[in-house]
Formats: sequence, structure tokens, C-alpha cells
Amino acid sequence: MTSRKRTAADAWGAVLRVHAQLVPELDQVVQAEAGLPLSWYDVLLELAHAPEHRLRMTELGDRVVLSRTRVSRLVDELSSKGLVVKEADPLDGRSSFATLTDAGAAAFKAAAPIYTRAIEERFGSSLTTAELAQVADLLGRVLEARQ
Amino acid sequence: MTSRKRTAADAWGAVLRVHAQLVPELDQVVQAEAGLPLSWYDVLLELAHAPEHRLRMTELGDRVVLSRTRVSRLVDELSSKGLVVKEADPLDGRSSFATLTDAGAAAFKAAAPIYTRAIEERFGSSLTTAELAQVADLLGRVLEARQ
DNA sequence: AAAGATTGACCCGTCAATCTTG
DNA sequence: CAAGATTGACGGGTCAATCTTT
Repeated sequence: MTSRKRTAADAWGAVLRVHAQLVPELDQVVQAEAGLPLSWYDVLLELAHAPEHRLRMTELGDRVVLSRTRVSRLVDELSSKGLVVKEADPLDGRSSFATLTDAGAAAFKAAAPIYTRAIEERFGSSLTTAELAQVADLLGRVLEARQ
Repeated sequence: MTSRKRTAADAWGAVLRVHAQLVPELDQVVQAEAGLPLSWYDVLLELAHAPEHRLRMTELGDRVVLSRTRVSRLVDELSSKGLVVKEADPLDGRSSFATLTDAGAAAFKAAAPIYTRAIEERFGSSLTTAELAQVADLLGRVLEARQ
């Protein structure tokens, strides 16, 4: 008993519950303390880590855990707030870039410690560093097998 | 380097990505092979495990990873399909029960192996049984600390 | 025709407001 | 008034269709 399938279902259930619990909590913290929705933060993060602080919309869509459609709408919002700018690719008229503005970079810099601290407090605090690394490793292997 | 905060963020990122990848996949499999959306399955599962195959709406809402509002709408749908029935509590007029019908129990029985197999294949296959148990344990501890 | 990107219609889910019963 | 439950309005997200450029 406590078969393999049962164990797999339990582990998967834990993933679902952790996700369901923490996403709203983290969103709320970042929203309250940094004034950004979590989805904005994700986009800013990817741009901040990109060379020249800019990415094609498709590349952005691939990195963020969101559809291209959603990314398109998010970039519009961020652009209207002055956190990014959208510019056409001079070499390929179909393609456009999203580029972080100074204001966007500043907003990200301000939000980043809030987010990482929230993760550490709400997600990490019941596990040792080694255990966290283990979680990342095990779930990472699930992902590798997948793509 | 590779500080604790970094490790926590990586682990959390893995949770997000696994969730984002697998939920649509599993939903699709169950939908295609069992003809049920995943949300229906969750409700049927809880009712199937409940004594007498019935639960108060509130109890159902607490067990499923969904709001009471959503549960209310789901039970309406399931009821229109004949998979559950809603009945008033004779002892407390405010409260109502959702009870699995025979058709609902049959639908669940048919869907359960499909779902557990899909989990095993898509989520569990890259990990040993011990590792799966570890994931459940570690994430379970995150949840305990939380509530 | 194919690739990049955007738009419109739509689904899923929650929040706040409401209704009913205790 | 508090508790159980439902309804209406809304936000976040995706899919299919569309437009433009290659």
C-alpha cells in the first residue's frame, strides 16, 4: 500500500495547494508594499535581466509564465505607466521590442527585495537552505523531462 | 553567493513553472479521455471520499482549492448534468448538501484512473517514489507553517 | 504562405452585495 | 445581527481570428 501512484498524487496535490495558498499572498504583499501587481513584476524582472534591458515580445512571452497575448496587454499597461517603451525593430517591421525605461528599472529595483523577502518568509522559512535546493532540483527535473 | 534568498526564489520559481506547465496538460488529458474538466473532477473526488457521498457546500468549499462562490456554480453545473443533487438540510434551512448521484459516482470512478495515471506519467515519471514522497513532505511543511 | 504581434470574444475565478434562515 | 449560500459585476487569462510584414 501507499502505492507509487498514491505518492505521486500526494506530491502533485501538495504542489497545487502550495500554489493556491501562496500566489495570492505574495501578490498581495508586493502590491501593498511595492505598488506592483505580480504580473508586472515578472515582466520587469525578465527585462531587467536581459541584455540592453530589452527583449522581443516573443522572447518575453517565452520567458514569462504567460501567453503572448497576455504579454502584449501587460506591455501596453506598463508602457502607459512609463515603465517600458515599445519600439519597432528597424530590421524587421513585424517585430517589436519592449525596453525598460529608467523609471521601470527603478521600480524593479525597489520591488525586488520586497518580493524576495516575501518568498523567503512565506515559502522558505519552514525549510533549510539544503531542502530548498532539493525542491528546486526535484521540480526542475520534472520540468526538464517535459520540454 | 547562491545565497539563501536566491535558493528560495529558485525553488519558488520551480513551483510556479511546474504548475503552469502541468495544469493545462492534465486538464486536457482528463477532458479528452474522461470528458470532465479538472474542476469537476475535484468536486466529485471530495464527494466520493465523503461519508454518505455528501457534504455541505461550506465543507466542500473548504476542501477543494476554490472559493465558495465557485463551488456554488460548479455544483449547479454538475447538478444540471445529473452528477450531483442539491438538497436542503431539514435541520437547518440555511444549509444545503451536495450529494453524489449514481451517475456522478460512476463518472468519478471512470475518471480517477485516468487522472492518476496522467499525474504519474507527466509529473511523477522523472522521480523515484522516495523523491515524490520527499516533494510531498517538503511542500507539506510549507503548508503546515502557513495555516 | 509563414512569422510577429494585436484584437475580440469568451471562460474561469473572486469580491462585494444580497437574500434567507437561525 | 451572524451564518450559509447565491447572484452580479468585474479582473485576469487564453484561444481563435485578424492584420501586417517577410
